[in-house]
Amino acid sequence: MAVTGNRRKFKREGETARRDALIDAALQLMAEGGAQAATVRAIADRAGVTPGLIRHYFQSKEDLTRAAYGTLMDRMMAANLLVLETSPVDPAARLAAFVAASLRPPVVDAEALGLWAAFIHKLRIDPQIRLAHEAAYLAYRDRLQLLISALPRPADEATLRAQAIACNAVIDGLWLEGSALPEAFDPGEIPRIGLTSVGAILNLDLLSHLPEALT
Amino acid sequence: MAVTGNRRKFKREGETARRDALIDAALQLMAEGGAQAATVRAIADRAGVTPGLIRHYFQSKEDLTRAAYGTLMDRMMAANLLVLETSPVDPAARLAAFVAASLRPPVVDAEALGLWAAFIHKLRIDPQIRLAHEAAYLAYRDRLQLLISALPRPADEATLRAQAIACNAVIDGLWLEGSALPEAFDPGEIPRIGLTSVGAILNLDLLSHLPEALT
DNA sequence: CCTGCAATTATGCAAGCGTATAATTAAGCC
DNA sequence: GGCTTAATTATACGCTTGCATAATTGCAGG
Repeated sequence: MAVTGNRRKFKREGETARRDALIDAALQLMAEGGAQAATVRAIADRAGVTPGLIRHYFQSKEDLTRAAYGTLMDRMMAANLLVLETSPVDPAARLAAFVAASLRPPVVDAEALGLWAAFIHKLRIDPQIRLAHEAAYLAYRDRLQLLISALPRPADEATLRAQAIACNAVIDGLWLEGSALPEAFDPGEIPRIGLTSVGAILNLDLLSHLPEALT
Repeated sequence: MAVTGNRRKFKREGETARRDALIDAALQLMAEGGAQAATVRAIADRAGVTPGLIRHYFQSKEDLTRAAYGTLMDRMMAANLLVLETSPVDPAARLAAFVAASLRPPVVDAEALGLWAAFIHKLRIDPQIRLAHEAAYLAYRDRLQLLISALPRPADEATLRAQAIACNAVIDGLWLEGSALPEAFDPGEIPRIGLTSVGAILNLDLLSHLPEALT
């Protein structure tokens, strides 16, 4: 009889559960410490399994990374849709709610920024990741453009495109700065400036359409 | 007599020359492949020396990284100053030139974005790097605010601050998107939208103040 | 209950990492 | 022109990395 008991106990989970857990762990680690922090051992540890299991569910670490990026994009898109579902019908108020939601936690968040940065240079290298990123960016911008075009006023296609790009840029820039240097801004300042700026670009008042007060 | 000749020939350079070469190499590699690509061996290789020399000029790799970040910030600030030196005296034209310069290569550039992303998560960890980043960001924004306050019109301090943050955000956002997805925009579109948006936020026409045409 | 199989763990390996230290050599000085 | 010394190279060590493979074990179907 061989000496036993040293081997660690485990429970068998479904494939999807394990894949999700591993992807979650990878995203968390990348958010906290960049791509270099997401080693196979660290990922397995956080997911509560041993490193070997990663290769059982993913062909390689790169494969897991790609899957993680896809999941991340899906979640962000779903979050955006959710905001629109629970927002008012008045076009200006809808737009205001959408912008404000993009400029508050959990969207504006140091770890979210870290996660985004961790993937940046993979965009240039991995065509698969690049395509996913491009699609997600354009989807967000198109949604913004749709909200803008719903405003009660005339607008040609070219102007609409330029305005959507501009509004998207303000939001992205504020997201970036608010996430990187939270203490450099007063509370509520980021969404307030965001609404003011988008309003200025579109030539309308958005602040008054927001249900909540922004001190 | 020992067997000789295998040892590689070298020239003695001054300390500053070698330090600069090593910092340059580190920045290049980080820009291309992220922080993980900037290994001591890769850095030494690109700088044309052997890895041991790094530890002769820097206490550790982290020390080199910090020095590299400092150099990067210095260069960016110098570049901004240079733009202002060679720009017109009319306040609106000066602002337009400043904005346009920030939205064109070599500022808008995939590698510049990669470099920036590579440092992002170090901001959260290394207080020294964080301070340098904060200082550089505020310096840029203050310069922008100074340009805005020079415009011929009344403005209180609070409005000025909000407008500077907003304009900075548009610029950052466009820089980000233009660098990450260059082919998603028409040539000249990024600076043009930047000038239009900053103009909208400040309620003035900047496009007409630009010497060059933006198709 | 037990048997078979897939899920999971354990172990090991080659390569690459940052760092320490010793051996060499270019170049200024008298 | 040899001497000195700092700049540079060479080598080695311990650790971590991703990956491969073998050994176990939880669990469902008869």
